[in-house]
Amino acid sequence: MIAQVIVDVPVNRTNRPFDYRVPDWLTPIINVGSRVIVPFGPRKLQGYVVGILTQSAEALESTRIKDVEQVLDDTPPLTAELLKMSEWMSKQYLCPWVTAVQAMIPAVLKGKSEKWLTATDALDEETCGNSGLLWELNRKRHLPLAEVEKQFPDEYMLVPGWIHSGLLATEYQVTDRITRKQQSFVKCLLEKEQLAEAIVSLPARAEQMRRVLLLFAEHEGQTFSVQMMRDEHGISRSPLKSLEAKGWIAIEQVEVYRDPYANRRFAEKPKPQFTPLQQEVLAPILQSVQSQSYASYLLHGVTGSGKTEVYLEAIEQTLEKGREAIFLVPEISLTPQMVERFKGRFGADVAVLHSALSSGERFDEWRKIIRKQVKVVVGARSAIFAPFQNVGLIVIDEEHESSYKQEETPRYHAREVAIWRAKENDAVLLMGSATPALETYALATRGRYTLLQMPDRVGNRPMPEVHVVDMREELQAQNRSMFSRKLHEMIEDRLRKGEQMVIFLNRRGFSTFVMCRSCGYTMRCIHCDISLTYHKTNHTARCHYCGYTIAQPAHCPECQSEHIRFFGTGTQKVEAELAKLFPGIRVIRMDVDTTSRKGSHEELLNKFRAGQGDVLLGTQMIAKGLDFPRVTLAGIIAADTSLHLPDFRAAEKTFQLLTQVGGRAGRHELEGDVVIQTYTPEHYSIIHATRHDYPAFYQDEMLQRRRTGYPPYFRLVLITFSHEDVPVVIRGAHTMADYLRPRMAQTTILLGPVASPIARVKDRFRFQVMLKYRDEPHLAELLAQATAAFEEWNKQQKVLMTIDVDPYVLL
DNA sequence: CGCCTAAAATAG
DNA sequence: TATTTTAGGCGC
Repeated sequence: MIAQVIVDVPVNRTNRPFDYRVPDWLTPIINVGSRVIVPFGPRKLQGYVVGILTQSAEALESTRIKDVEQVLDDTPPLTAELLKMSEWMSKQYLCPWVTAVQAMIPAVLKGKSEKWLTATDALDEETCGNSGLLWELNRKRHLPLAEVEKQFPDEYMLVPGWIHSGLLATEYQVTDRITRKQQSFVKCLLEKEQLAEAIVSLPARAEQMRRVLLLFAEHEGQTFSVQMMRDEHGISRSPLKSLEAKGWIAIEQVEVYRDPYANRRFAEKPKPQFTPLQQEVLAPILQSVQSQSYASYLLHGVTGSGKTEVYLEAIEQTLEKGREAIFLVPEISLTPQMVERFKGRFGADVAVLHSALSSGERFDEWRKIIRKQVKVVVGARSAIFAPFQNVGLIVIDEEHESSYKQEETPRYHAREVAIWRAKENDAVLLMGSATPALETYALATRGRYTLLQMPDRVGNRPMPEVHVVDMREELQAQNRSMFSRKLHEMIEDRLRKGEQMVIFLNRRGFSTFVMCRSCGYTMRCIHCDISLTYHKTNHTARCHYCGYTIAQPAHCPECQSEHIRFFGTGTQKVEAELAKLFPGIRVIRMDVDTTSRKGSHEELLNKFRAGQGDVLLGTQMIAKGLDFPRVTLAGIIAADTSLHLPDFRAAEKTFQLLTQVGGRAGRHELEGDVVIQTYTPEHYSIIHATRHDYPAFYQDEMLQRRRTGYPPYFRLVLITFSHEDVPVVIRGAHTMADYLRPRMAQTTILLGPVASPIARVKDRFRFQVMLKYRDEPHLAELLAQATAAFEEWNKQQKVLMTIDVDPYVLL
């Protein structure tokens, strides 16, 4: 038997299966998808079985073939589907196959190959001499080399000599970080009558022992954890020991899952009556769930329209069909409230995966899935890889969120993977958003996804009234404060009424752009239609995409004002200003400084919910998913900061943020107001956000995208090169560009090579090439060939190249 | 000629 | 990626 194994060496040269002989004793447990240890060159490495050959094995065995050394798990961590998906990802995203595999399984399963020192038979007490290291090795027989270097730095240099003289040898060991939590459980060994007799026979003063036995008498056949006996019944360890000694009970170690929600009870929430709108959108979704064939939906519903209830119903019906469901949420909105909602509805059938879990907890949640002990997974991006065998539904909430794009290799987008997975399983894909990504909405209007609309809020609550304040007028009226008169007035009003507020600082724009404070003019690139970024060092304004640069003007080109300069502001500054203007105001500030500690995020929100603050002040993180009944005002200090980012999605992101923030106010009985402060009130993203008009925004933004040649009209590939020498990295970028140019379609545009916006990172200079294409059916193959050609050239250099398909961050 | 460092080759 | 092999540079 021959196993084809991909090994944990994530480079292109080794990105293919290697053949290994499977020794007879491993043939019963090895499988496609198994995690194995194999010798590779002089080392031992972890690898994954991607194929097994039983016939024509002899031919292959003639070559120099090595044996599989070990199979690491009883059941393979990779299902056939995941393996197939990883192969697709490696082609689609041009990453090593093994990298795609490792993205799918918990980090603790990634084994590390280590070099160890072992004592040979020649080493005994006599040969140890006065060496501390040799004595230690004589006792333990082997030690990790890294440990030796740390503990015996003086003797480390002597090691090669001892190896040469045959006292010591080196070997490799692959170790993973799997740990399993054990808990002690108590079981009664007595029959009913025996138990009664035993209770009577106990001496009067054996009070605790009696209580234990009575507990077993009361709950016949049940087992109790030692911890629970102690916490709830006040029974200490020693009476249990005594009972065990009598042979009446047994204390056993049982493996348990690490569950951060173990001690929480989740209230079962009754299913609500669906609104007519909800029923309307549910009908086709549920029909697809029933038919068990591929279907994809975009649920476009305003904030507060009750999308979550639609998701929950679709999931419930999927489970009733005997299939499994994956529910993806952006990391930020995977709050305890959300978890509560799912646990309340689906109880123990839910596994939760998010970044706040420890690696052990994450592993345990994952094991619940692969052991088929749960039917629903709620999680962030990587939950799309849940090892289910019969996925019937994939829901992507807040579909437009950029956190679905992974920014390291493999640079996948969870939405793309979800589409693949839904097709593969004849499953239903349901994406929901109040502000869909342009790419998604465009495909929905062209029929690739079925578009479902929920334009009204539940209970016909009105959308909040949006007030746009032109900050240029404030300046003219001698108001130099960061709060407009309107916002100032409304804050005072809410303070008087004892209602709560959310004040939002659009900190994305902290990277500085150049703007005229008098007329709102911002400097933009003449080629790319994006804002220029201010460069302090040489006082220039510069385009991040194409490299266009001009000197920072002293006067505004539009209105000649001198008030043209770079722009930015911080949460602490806002907090100080609030305290100054409204003495006694209670501000809960949420930013990197106040939320870095684990659990502090939640703590602050609870504080706000409990009414211990008048204002919740923060950046994006407060704009999503939060639902506070007493919030009646949402204020945005400077809407422009995200509008003028050097990013073709700047307008889209601004529209999304304004809509999300607006959605925070007036979700319940109290009606809400939204105040948007801006220097460019005439910008379409602000006008349409004010009117809650997504379709109008979509129309305007699509015109821009068509004009500038960005998605959805063109798709992008960003190729980034880095090297410590500028001339070398430039040559590398040109080598790649020169290979690609003659082989691309006529309609494909290759931009660059130009210096990357962040031109130097960790003392390496960065250049980039951007491909804009409309129709390149074989692009992945072309890029793979180009990569091979590049690597041929790169043999003498050490230029690093990364390829980002459909990039989000263009830095 | 031997020793050291750096680049190149290789991994089943 | 980590390791071994090979090549070449340099002092004596």
